[in-house]
Amino acid sequence: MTLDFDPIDEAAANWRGAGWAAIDAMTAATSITRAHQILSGRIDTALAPLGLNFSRFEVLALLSFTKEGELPLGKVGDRLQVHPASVTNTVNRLEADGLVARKPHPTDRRTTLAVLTRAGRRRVEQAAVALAEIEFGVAGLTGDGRRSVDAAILELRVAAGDFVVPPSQRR
Amino acid sequence: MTLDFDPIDEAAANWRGAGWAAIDAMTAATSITRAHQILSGRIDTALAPLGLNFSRFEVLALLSFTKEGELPLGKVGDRLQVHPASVTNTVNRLEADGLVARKPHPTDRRTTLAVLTRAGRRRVEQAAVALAEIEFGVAGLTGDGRRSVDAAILELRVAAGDFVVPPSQRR
DNA sequence: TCCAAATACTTTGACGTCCAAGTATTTGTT
DNA sequence: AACAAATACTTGGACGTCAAAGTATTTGGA
Repeated sequence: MTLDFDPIDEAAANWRGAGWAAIDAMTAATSITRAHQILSGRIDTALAPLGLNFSRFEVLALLSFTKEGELPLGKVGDRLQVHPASVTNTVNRLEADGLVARKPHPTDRRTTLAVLTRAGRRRVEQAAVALAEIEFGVAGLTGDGRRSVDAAILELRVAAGDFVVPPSQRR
Repeated sequence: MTLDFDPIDEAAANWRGAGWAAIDAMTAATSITRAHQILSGRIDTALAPLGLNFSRFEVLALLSFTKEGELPLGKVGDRLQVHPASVTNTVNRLEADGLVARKPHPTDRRTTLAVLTRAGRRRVEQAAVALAEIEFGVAGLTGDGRRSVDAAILELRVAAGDFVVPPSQRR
């Protein structure tokens, strides 16, 4: 099922033939989509033996970086840029596996904290090793390729309003 | 909810602090993941009024490029690199909307052809215009950025075995 | 002080993806 | 010719994502 031509090149040629516009944008979008597909497949495969997927791992990692190993669910969503419902779902599973616990916020009763458990901390360390081993699925991208992807996508993220670059830090 | 710092930079700093490895790979993977999230959101929003999403659009576009406007479902999956079950699902929906029809293969009774209907052809043209208008969600990426993303991801796709570059065409 | 609006999370529902298993048909080998 | 293996698609199940609606609590202004 491996093709003997580049399907994206092929698509571009077809689009050109059909007289459709924005071909360079199309190829960029398709490339990114396919890259994501490749990465998430590799990453999920690497994490499966640990009972994790990338979302779950990201939550554990985020918690592990905090002083107390805990964070309100809302903050988790903001940082990871995922929908609140997804956070609820992810935390439910982590909780079911005993990697995280829910705890009421000490002063705001609307808020729930996700707390990393002992097992969660152990698991996230293992996962970090497993992911480093497969280079987060980007094996095949050279150092230059990684840097140029980062730089290009930074433009995209800023344009999408992911974050505001403080005037003092513009580069 | 817009952050005033780059969450990916922040993550990299945290990883460094934790002594975790493969940080450049992590940032590349995270960038690509986030880029995909931005694109697919924008693209699906643009296509929603037409009753399409990106997968459905891709199937229609692929069919529209063939001479007869038809292709076996298996070929569709190969070209778009998606699971056979996803093709079945996508074609089901397109069929329910009258944009595609299923037709038996003339000689191989295992095979089913997806055929573009008149309405499907019209719809895919509209969708192509709608997508060109939003530049496939990559507005924010400069021409250079698009080219460098394409080039970098090409390495990744080749390394992943998406296709084999025939010896005659290596560059 | 009171109450509408904002905030935080959960629930439900519509889709999308993949895997694994099941059915039908064709191929390739004895 | 016979039949195991391969191929093509569909089905069912596990998960993931998001949007919209619902519940609880806090905030901020009149």
